[in-house]
Amino acid sequence: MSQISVSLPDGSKRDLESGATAIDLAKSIGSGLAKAAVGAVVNGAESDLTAPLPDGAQVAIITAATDEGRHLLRHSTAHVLAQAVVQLFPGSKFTIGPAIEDGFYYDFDLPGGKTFSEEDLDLISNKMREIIKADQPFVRSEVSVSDALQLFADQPYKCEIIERVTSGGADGADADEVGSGESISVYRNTDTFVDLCRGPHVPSTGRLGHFALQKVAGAYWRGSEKGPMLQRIYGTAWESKAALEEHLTRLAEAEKRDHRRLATELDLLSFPSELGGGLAVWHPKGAIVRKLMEDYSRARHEREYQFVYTPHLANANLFATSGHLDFYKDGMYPPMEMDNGVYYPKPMNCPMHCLIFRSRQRSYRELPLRLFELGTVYRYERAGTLHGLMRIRGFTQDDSHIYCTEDQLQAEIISLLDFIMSVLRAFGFNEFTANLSTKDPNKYVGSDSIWEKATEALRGALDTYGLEYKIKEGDAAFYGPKIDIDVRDAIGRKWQLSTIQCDFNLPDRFELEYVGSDNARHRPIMVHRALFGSVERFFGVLVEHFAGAFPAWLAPVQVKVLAVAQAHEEYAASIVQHLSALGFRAEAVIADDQLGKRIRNAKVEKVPYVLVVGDDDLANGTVGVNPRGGDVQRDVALNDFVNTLRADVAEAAIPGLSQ
RNA sequence: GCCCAGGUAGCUCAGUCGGUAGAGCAACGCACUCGUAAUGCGUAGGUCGCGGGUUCGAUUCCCGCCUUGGGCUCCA
Repeated sequence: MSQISVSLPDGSKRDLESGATAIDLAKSIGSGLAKAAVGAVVNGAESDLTAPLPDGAQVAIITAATDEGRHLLRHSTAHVLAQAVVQLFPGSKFTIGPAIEDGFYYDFDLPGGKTFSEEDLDLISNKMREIIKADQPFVRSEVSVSDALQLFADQPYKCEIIERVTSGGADGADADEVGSGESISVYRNTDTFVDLCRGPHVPSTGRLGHFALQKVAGAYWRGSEKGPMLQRIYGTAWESKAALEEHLTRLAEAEKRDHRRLATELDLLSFPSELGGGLAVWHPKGAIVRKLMEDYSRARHEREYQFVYTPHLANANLFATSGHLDFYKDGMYPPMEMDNGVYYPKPMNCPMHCLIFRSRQRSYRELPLRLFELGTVYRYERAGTLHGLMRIRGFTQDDSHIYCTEDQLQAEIISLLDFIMSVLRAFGFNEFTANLSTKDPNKYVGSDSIWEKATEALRGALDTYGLEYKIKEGDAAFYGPKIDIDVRDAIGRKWQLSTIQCDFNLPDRFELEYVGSDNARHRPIMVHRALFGSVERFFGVLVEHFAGAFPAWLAPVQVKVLAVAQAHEEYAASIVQHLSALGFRAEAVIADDQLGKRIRNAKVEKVPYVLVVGDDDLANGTVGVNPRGGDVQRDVALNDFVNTLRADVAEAAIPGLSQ
């Protein structure tokens, strides 16, 4: 029997019998590896374990507990889901079912317009477990286009995919299904179930099993509102029971941190339906946190920026000039007819800042001119898109528009990045990544050269600053390239917060000019930038990041003072008074609940410091300190506690806001 | 806007196969005066989201609307 030789990622070589597969290779290396294997990378391309290896191939085994491995498990589990649905609901048309981050989905068109209910998920899960137990093989075959069309004759969506792929119109999702080659690859599980797929897949369904179906949702075919509405089932799948459970625990943890839930529990704010969708009222506890955030923001802008204020309404002419009525009308609230014209609530602050810029002649000596405003804007978000504070219809941007010369741009961006990171760090974020969005060649204003120059300035700034970034080709708005900054929160989720956007459009539309040192008029570049983005959304992110336990400098109540018995209440009140006089937010608890209950209540409110005072404290001028997340200390001198508190609060290092 | 699931006391939820409702927590009152995460007893609290229909009778069934949540789409 002839031999083949393959090389492994570590550079070593192995000899195998001709016709050997990746699973044979894995077995020859070790039974543990064979057991963990779910796929292989052969000569750089993902491949089935059961595919014969070519002689001289570079082979890496994909194991289950890796990103690639999980992706493969999830994709295979999606096929099992499709088979289960087709079995349970005969006549179902199945469409696409990719792996996604942390899971997978599959979209179906059910006979007679049937929709899935939550109960159906159990039914489907059980059927999936049967399929997995049956250990059906995933058998790959490649067929001609005409054979494929015949094979899927009763599956119009599959036929549409095949036709698009073969006519060269495939996009990413289609390519996932069948690849983009000449022939069509399919995977067969049983005589009756075969699915279009590029693969690879696990060798058999028995390799799967640690999955959970999560929710039913509607989704448009091909993501188009004009297409039919399909029924989507979301699920997750993992390499082991433990990993699945860990994931589900993580989801539960995220749910516990949900800012809408915590906003109610901690009495921060509410969304009364009488107000209207996407609008919030801030209760005192939420408002104080917001005020502290805004105070901090203002303090940080004190030096380099000039504060401005602009109204909430503007005449339609302004938005005609800015172009918002052309490009952004769907996002704007309906107009109001008034005596001398038509007015709109502003969806953005930039047009008004441009009016300030051009209110008089500007000299190059004034640039960069940085106008700053906590500006409240109103946007008509579609009803289905509203989401707590994360997506609302009225919100406040920590908005600045910077007018500068082309030559100033890069230095400006570098210092902006530094400023942004510094502010975000003060709010407890330490992990940052950026996206650089570049020109969409089909939709842009301004010259190619200015785009190139600005994009290079942004890229250079990111490189100089040393921030990790990805380039999103073609993702910029039509008016200029941008940098978006993502942070990672305490449970590893990414949030897009800050943004820096160049604008070559508004300066033109408003005919902004400055007089240069050459005594000629020049057009400035405009940069939109926001650090929080939206104060409301940033607040929501903070609530989730801290799980409602705000750091001492932001906590609505920093100290609660509890008297052991009524006899100590006067002393408790005097401590509150003392702390308040020093500028801290302290409260005495006047309920006549038992001490343990009052402590519990304070803990549930996530107050950073609970002080308990009794006979000993009254006698000695001390307090018992029960810090959030720390151990109880008795007999602490009041001054010592004040110093601890002061140090804790000062950790945010607020310039200009020191106590 | 589209698909799905909800809307019952301040909050979290149970319930009624059609005969107008219940728990825990919270609130209030009384007693307990307590040294570090839930003392006991009691009181009050609801047009069961809104409007229509079917019915002797609707919170329950049907229709419409509003609203919330999960998705899709959207976010120049």
